[in-house]
Amino acid sequence: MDFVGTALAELTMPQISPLAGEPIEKADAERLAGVLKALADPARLRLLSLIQSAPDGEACVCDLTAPLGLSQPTVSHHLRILTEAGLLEREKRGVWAYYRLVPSAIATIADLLTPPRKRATKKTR
Amino acid sequence: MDFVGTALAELTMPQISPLAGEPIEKADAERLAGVLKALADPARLRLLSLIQSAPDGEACVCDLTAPLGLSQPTVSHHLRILTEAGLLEREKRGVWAYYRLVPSAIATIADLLTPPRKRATKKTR
DNA sequence: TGCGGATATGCAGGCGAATCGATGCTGTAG
DNA sequence: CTACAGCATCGATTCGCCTGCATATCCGCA
Repeated sequence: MDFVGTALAELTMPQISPLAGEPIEKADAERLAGVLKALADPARLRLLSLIQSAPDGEACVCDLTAPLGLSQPTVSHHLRILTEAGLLEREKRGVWAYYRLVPSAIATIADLLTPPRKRATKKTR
Repeated sequence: MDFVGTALAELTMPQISPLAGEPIEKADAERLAGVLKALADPARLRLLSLIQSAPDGEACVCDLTAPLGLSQPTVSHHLRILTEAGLLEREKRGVWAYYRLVPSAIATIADLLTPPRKRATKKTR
């Protein structure tokens, strides 16, 4: 993986050109595909959903293994991928590791997919 | 794959619950992941982009192999996956097969990802 | 009817990913 | 200091997917 720790930056500060407009660059396609690939998994979608709907918008690994029916290492693995993609952020408090959604990360992805509106939050290069 | 020909219906008439709100169902997660998986590939993202930005919003296979640098069978394969996911529609005119974007398929996916607004297009069960 | 071009399909090699058990690491409690 | 609980990492296995080559199929044309 060369996404480790960088996918977030490329996401929240997207040099990635949206699907709209002119033909997408090969490099941009690979970056966007990389983030989408993190989303394109049932277990990870459910993880995001579970965390987002948790009491304080956060959850630790021990709360997530049971609902998913997956082993703890596997859940930890998925959380790692989501974090590296810039979708989750991790905070360790004591023995527990709490994960929460990165505020508008998913919304940013959605914006990259939809052509219609103009994204005013960036200078379009 | 049991998505063949059905993913479109489940997409444009989404019984799929969005990522927002309460924890997503396992079946819904798998359906959404299935569609996202079709998107999560550099070659397919570029295909969508190329077709979308083509003169009449449509393109045939022969126009797409060169820009991608992939073989004709491979391009045909990707177009098949996108079509089965409900993102593209195929129309055969003579010897050529023209592909075009399904009107609001991608926008529907984007809506499923973003929590904010309420989608009025469905009765929320 | 026979030929040639445009696509689709079958088959197979190779790489990446999902999963789990075992293990290591790090705080917390006693 | 020791024991234990919560997580991350490692190694191995299985599975799915991307790609190309070869081939089949379909259609228009002579």
